[in-house]
Amino acid sequence: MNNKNSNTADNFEQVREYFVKYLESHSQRKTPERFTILKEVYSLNHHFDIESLYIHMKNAKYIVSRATLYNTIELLQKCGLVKKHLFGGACAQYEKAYNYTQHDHIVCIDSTDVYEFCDPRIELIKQSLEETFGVKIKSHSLVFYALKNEENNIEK
Amino acid sequence: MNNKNSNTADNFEQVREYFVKYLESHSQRKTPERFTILKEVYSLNHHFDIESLYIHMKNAKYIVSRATLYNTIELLQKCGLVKKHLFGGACAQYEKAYNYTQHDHIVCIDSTDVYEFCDPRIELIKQSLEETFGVKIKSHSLVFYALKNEENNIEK
DNA sequence: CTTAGTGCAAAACATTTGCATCGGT
DNA sequence: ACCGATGCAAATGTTTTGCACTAAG
Repeated sequence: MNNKNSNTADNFEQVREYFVKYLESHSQRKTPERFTILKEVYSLNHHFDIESLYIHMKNAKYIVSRATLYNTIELLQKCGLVKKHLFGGACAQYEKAYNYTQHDHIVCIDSTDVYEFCDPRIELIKQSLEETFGVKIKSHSLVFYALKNEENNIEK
Repeated sequence: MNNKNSNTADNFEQVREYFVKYLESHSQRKTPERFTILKEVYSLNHHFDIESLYIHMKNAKYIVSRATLYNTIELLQKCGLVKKHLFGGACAQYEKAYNYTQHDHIVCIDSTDVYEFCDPRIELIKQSLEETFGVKIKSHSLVFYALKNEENNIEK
């Protein structure tokens, strides 16, 4: 039950402390909204978009505006507590990222499933590219689009 | 001057023929708009978005609507003559894809440059994943985000 | 007390859709 | 002639912005 994405209460305390330190060191205010959003984000064990986070928080009776959600999610990205993904749908997907173990995604095109994997060869490719192109790679995005069921492999 | 992305007139004839065959075999109409758009797309040697294609065609005195551009670009994707990329900006980027040699991208975050590369290890990763997850991978997207100039590596 | 952060609504933006018309077949 | 494709404008859905108000420092 304790997979790599779950966050126990203990472990959330670490996240909160990390966030507090980031806010303090960047002279940003420690508003209750920011902590509430952080907590909600870390209660979600799957990818989510802003709208579903908004709904989720509304249902939990929190008063929060979409504007603040967008602002705070960006802040959380900057401090490394949230990672954003563009899987090709209408809106961006997010996931919590504390103690983030580098992983990439397989997005099923015949279901809503998203698998995660980690392959060390990515790092090797990155190193090759840095040498070849003389650049400094800061991040990457790798998504494989796959069919779970071969019988869905129909040409339209 | 003849890089893998350039398309000479000769080679465009092949593209046009390929498109004609696709349209005929799929009972789609051979409208002049479709051929004009195909030609314009193939005259562009870089990634482009719909709006810039629209402006480009307006400047060239073509009468075309955005709706038709979106429709036709989707058609061109379906027949494999155009590939769509999500690099993280506001809108999707496209590129011509006839005789497409599989390649991925390095997007510079401190300039507008985009490099292309091809690494055989991607294919190996794909095969591993298909075995591990029991899925059939249909496509992928790999983008590295990089700095060209290390001095731009400032934390804000 | 200062001003960053908030909520709300309006705006901005890319993309999609509805519909009358046009023109391939 | 039929009906798929087009152009235009309106609609949509996501994200951003302007602004008055609130509250953190």
